[in-house]
Amino acid sequence: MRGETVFKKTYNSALEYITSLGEAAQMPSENFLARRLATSRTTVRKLLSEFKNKKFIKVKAGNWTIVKLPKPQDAFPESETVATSVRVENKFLEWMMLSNRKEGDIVNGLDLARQFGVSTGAIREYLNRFSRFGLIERKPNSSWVIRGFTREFALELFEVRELFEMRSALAFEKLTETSAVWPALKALEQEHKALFRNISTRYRDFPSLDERFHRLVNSTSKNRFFMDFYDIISLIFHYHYQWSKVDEKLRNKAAIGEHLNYIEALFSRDPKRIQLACNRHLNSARKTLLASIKTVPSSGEEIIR
Amino acid sequence: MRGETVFKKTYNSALEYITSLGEAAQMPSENFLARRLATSRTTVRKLLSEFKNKKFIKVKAGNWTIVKLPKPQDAFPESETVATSVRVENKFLEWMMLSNRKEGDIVNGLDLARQFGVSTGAIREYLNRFSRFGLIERKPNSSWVIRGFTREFALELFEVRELFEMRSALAFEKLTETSAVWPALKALEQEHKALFRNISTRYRDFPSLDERFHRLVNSTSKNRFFMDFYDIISLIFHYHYQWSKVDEKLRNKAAIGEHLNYIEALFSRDPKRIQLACNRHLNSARKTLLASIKTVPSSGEEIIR
DNA sequence: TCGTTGTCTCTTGTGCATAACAGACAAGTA
DNA sequence: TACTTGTCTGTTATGCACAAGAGACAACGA
Repeated sequence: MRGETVFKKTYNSALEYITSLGEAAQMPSENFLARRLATSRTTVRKLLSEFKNKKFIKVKAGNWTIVKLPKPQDAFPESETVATSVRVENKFLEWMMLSNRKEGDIVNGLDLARQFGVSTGAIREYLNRFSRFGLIERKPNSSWVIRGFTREFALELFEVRELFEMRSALAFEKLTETSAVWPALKALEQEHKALFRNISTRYRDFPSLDERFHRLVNSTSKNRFFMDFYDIISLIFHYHYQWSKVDEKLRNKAAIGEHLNYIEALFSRDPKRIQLACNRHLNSARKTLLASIKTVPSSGEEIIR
Repeated sequence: MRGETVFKKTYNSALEYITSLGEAAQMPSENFLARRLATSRTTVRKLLSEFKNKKFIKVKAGNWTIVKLPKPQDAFPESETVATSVRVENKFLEWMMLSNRKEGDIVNGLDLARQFGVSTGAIREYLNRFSRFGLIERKPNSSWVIRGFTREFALELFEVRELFEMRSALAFEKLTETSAVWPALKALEQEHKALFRNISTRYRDFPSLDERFHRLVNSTSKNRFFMDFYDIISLIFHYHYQWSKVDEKLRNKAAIGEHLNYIEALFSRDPKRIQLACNRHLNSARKTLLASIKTVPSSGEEIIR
């Protein structure tokens, strides 16, 4: 059966919500809650009946009313609210990226299932989805083979990234003045500047800003393949950032500078400038990634977190 | 349990094989057969024991010997030898492309399973794999939604195709004289010329030649993402060719001409010429595809095969 | 008329059982 | 030594059962 993760997550959100309403407040309708909590009414009803059991709500003057506010320990523990698929993703990537898998190694689904504490089905489903990232491949009638996060992979990844991003960046030239992209870009520019000022303490906030910036650039192309491809980049970078802590502050500072230069170029709408700024930034991003591949900790070594 | 498709397919191949050996011939070893039939020894042994049952082979002078040749009806019917996954793929694409699915339609997995005569698991697995083609999308906690084979999809597809193929084509300039690509290209050129001479009867052979040519061009980049992407193109074209029969002969003839021009440009290694020829061909390919989208038969109409 | 809740149906997610398949090992044979 | 086959173990594919979740419909009340 399903792990009830949807229910538990929703339940926790609902606890927060009724706390925010405060004691003696009247409960909103099921439909309202369903919309508010972004779930089905079925789940809402289940959670309401639980609230009745726990005596958080009672009928007063014909209406369901909050009579007791929940305590923090009434919530389900965080770990029970993450979907199996997410758990598998995290564990698999960790296994893949940090245990020094080599090209040609075979993925043993059964073994992974045991290791991760999930069913083989979950593993199979995940591997299928994950195969689109090009890090693993299926042997026709049998198992999965690792293609490895190698230097070649990184180079191929960046070749495509450059093609797509350059195309998108150059498209800024043709955007109308009224496009919603400009204010969004302006806002990101401000964020970059703010981050730059406090770089010494906040440098870890850069990855997420980085992703939002590049996604914005790519989104102007309105091409689903560009966006899909950025999922791969995100994934790689997300895990890359977790192990590559050398010079982190310095690298991020430099990258912010490049971004600001890049943003300025985009505002200028001058193709030459855009091309230059985009190129410069992507080149240094590639260099960073390649450098990290050499220093991926092998399975035996300690991993610095 | 599995559908025994591997066994049945191998069995049929083995029937052919022993027929080719002829009566009274001695059977080769299990290992040899396993290699020959590209399967495991387990499967070979299973099939040998079946041969014994059917009295195709008997021990003569201490060796297994062919004593009776199988008849055509001894083979399993073709339909039982195609893997479930292939059946699903074909049926699903037919359903998707020819029944006029609209953007936003919801895919009902259970219904498809019943329609196709397979388990829901097979459907789920296929949808997962198929999602990488960008024609369907998963709603977070629930079903699959169709994004549709629309004009936009075709345009986005071609934008990427052009980026990739142009990059690959221009890489020909830098290939060494000794690269294995040149003879392969030469051979394809000959095939094109031969097809051109007999275009009136053989025009249906073009699609497969087309695919081999473009895959060769893309392969020079040695970029897995380029190759993966060509899978999408192949799929679309494969099904596209099945319904778009208008002017087929004429279109293919024109395309061969463009290919020959393109090949010549590649041999010349002149970037300008390559760019021109590549562009010209891709433009007309796009035009063809776009034209066909307008004329996709809607679900009610008869489909011409 | 609009929004509410009770009830019901249908679909999807997950784990499990089991058959199909792959391949290792060892003993036997030429 | 090089090859065979018998035997065995381990992994993957597939169908199935069943609970979780989504959402339709209708009766009801303001």
